[in-house]
Amino acid sequence: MPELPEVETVRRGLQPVMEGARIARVETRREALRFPLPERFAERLAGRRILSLGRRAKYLLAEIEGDLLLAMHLGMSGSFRIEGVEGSGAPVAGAAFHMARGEDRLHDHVLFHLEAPDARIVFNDPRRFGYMALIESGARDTHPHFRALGIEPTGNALSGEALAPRFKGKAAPLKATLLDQSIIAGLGNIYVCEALWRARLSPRRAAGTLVRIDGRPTQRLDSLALHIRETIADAIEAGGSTLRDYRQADGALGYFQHRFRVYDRENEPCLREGCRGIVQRIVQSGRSTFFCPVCQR
DNA sequence: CAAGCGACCTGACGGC
DNA sequence: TGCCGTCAGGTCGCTT
Repeated sequence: MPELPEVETVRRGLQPVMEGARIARVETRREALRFPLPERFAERLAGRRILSLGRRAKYLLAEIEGDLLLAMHLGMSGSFRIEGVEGSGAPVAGAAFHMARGEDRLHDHVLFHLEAPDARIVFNDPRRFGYMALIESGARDTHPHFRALGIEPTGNALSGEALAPRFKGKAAPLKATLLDQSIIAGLGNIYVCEALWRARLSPRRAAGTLVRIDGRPTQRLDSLALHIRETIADAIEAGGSTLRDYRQADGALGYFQHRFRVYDRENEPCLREGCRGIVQRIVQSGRSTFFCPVCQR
């Protein structure tokens, strides 16, 4: 689930505790999540310091002392919680993403026992679509999970200019194209719907129609790139406010519903000023797409 | 090669 | 109340 903004929100929650801490030991309660845990996973991490906690697309990347990179993916239902840092063992809101329901110890799969600060970082994932990998620092860009990742939507690298060669001649619909992590890395089902709504583009439109014959981006492609960046930036900002909500309100919200303009709004009126359309739900490549057939063309 | 689809896994929810 | 079908934020790998 977690798309890029949620992963970034989790990163910001974990960073103050993890960065600079030493991993005293690692407790694994299963041998595999989506994939088997790396060989000698716990042993390779034990005793080492966490130098930084970063992110690439939907991956959390912990830089580990000794030229190791710990890559963590949340899949559909993964979350982290921090235990012990405030003394009582209570979860700390900042790191929780999906665990509004609290004490689901059943699906705690990996526990990082830290010292300085004395805390535990617990990875919980009911569906086990998440995974972890250990990568030699130098090998990041050749690793199968990272080699093919596309443009980050958080910075100014994402532009019509950059997208044009990837969109040119493409018959696939925009929905599928934006979900393709090798083109733009980090978008998921929700924010693709949201970005296309903002850009007033139909999810069914072929991606290639946004590129001119000479290979230059059309104005609509430039606009799409900007709307994607804004959508992601706004969602990251909303992540912050959701965390505050969570802290106060037992995590009842758990996601950013209050921000959605089209996602999950089937049969409700389009929220665009002056548009009288009704949001439709269709299925594209097996997943729900929400859009307004009146203003998205 | 691109595109589509089933598979992986659990839990929540709605209908009967 | 309980059973059954459907759906969910992702992505891998097989088939067309």
